[in-house]
Amino acid sequence: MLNVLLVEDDLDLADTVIQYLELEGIRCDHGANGMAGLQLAKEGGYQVLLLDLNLPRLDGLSLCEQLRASGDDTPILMLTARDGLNDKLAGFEAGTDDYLVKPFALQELVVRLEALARRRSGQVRKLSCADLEMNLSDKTVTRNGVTLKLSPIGWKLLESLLRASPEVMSRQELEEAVWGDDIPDSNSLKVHIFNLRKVIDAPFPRNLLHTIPGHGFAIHEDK
Amino acid sequence: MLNVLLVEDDLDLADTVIQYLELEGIRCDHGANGMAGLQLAKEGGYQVLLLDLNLPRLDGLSLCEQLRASGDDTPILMLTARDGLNDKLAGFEAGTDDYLVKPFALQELVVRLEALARRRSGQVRKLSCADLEMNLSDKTVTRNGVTLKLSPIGWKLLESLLRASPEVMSRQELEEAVWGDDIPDSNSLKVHIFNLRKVIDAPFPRNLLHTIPGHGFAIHEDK
DNA sequence: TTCTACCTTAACCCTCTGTTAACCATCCTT
DNA sequence: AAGGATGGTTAACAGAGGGTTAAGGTAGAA
Repeated sequence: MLNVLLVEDDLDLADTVIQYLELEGIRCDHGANGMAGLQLAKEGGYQVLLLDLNLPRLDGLSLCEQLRASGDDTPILMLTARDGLNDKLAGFEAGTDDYLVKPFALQELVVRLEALARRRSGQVRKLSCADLEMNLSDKTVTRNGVTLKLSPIGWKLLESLLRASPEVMSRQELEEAVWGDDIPDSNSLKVHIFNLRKVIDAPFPRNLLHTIPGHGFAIHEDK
Repeated sequence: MLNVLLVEDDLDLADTVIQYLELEGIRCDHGANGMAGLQLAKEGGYQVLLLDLNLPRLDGLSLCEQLRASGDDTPILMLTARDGLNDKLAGFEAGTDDYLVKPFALQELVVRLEALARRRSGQVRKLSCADLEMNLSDKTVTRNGVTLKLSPIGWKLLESLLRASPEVMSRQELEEAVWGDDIPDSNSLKVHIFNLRKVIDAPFPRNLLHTIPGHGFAIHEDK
C-alpha cells in the first residue's frame, strides 16, 4: 500500500487531498509546516513526498534541498502556485522529481504519485534477493536465516546493489553511492567488493554478487 | 539549442505550439499524422518528442511503442485528452516519460520539455534484430537463446549497430561511437568487426552483420 | 592509554582485451 | 597484366581489468 507524506499549510486543501487519496487506497500523513514536514520525512517510510512550495517556517524548496543533502532520495512532487514558472525550474534544480500546478485535478495527483512511486520502486522496509535479506528498519542482514556482519561501507554497497537489482551497477555508480563526490584515489572499491563477497557469498554454495566484465557488478540469482 | 518534434493532427494547435516554442528559442518540427511522425522521429536528431495520443494513421501510444522497440530512447511527452486517466497509465507502460492534459498552458509545456531534454529516457531495456537480443539491463546478449560473450568494444559496436538498425553505419560513425574523439591509428575497427562476427554470426547459419561496400556496416536480417 | 574495527593503499597475480602490423583475397582501373 | 583500393584474417605483445593479500593509519570504545 502506497504511503505518502503531504506537507501543506492550507488545512482545507490538505483535508481534501487526504480524503481523496484514502479513497484511492493511498495512505497519507500530514505536516502543516516545513519544520514539521522535515521531521516527519526524516523519520522515513514514505514512498513519495508531496511538498507545498510556500510553507511557513521552511519553504518546500529548502526542505527538498535539505533532504537531498542528507542522502534521502525519496521521490518528491512539488505543489506550486499558478504562475511559478521560475519556481518550477528552481525546483528541478533542487532535486524535485515532478510538480503540479494549483489548482490541480485530484486524479492527476494520483496518477503522478503512482508514477513516481513506481520509478524508484519504493516499498523499502526490506530489500532482498533470493535468501539474502536486508532489513532497513533494524539494520540487519541475513542469508538463509544466518545473521551476517557488514562493515558500514559493505552495507552501503549491498544496499545500492539490492536497490538496483537485478540491474547492473557500474563501478562509477557504486563509488558515487558510497563516497559521493569524494572518491578515494586507488582501488578501494575492489577491496570492498572482495570483502563483501567474503561475507555474503563465500560461506554459501551459490553466489549472488556477480562481476559483469566491462560493465560493473550486479546482484541476482544465477541462472 | 533545443530541437523537438511535435506530432499533432490539429493544425491550429500545432501552429500555436510551434510559434510559442520558437519564441522560447526552441526549434520545433511537425508531423501531422502518426506515420509521418514515425518517419521524422527515426531520422532522429530530436531531443524530445511531443506526441498527441489520438493521431490519424498511427496513434501516439503505438508510435511510442514502436520507437522504443526499435531502440530509440528519446524522451517522449504525450499529449492526452481531458479524461484519459487510463490512457495515462497505459502511456507509462508503453514507454512515455511524461504527459500533459489538453488544454495545457504553453508555459507548462516549455518547462516540461526542458526538464525532459536534460535526460535520456532510459525506457529502452532491450534491443533486438531477428533472433539476436541485447538486454541493456543485465548486459547480456543472446542469439537463438544462446548466451554470447562480448568484449567491451564488441558490446559498444553491437549496441550502436542495433540502435541504427536497419540503417547503415559508416566506419567513421562506428569509430566515433566506440572511441569518441580518440580514434586509434590503424585498423582496429576491422579487427573488432571481425571479432564481433565470430561471436554473433559465425556459430549460426544466417548472418546478421553485413558489409555494405563503400558505405560501412549494417545489422539486419538478410532478404 | 590500549584495543578494536575499519578504511585506505600498494603490491602482486593472472586473465582477458585492444592495438598493431603483418599477410591474404577480391575487385576495379588502367 | 599490374597495381591500388577495399575488406578479411591472423598472431604477437602490451596493457587494462579484476581478484587477492597484507601493511599501515585512524577513530572510537574500553
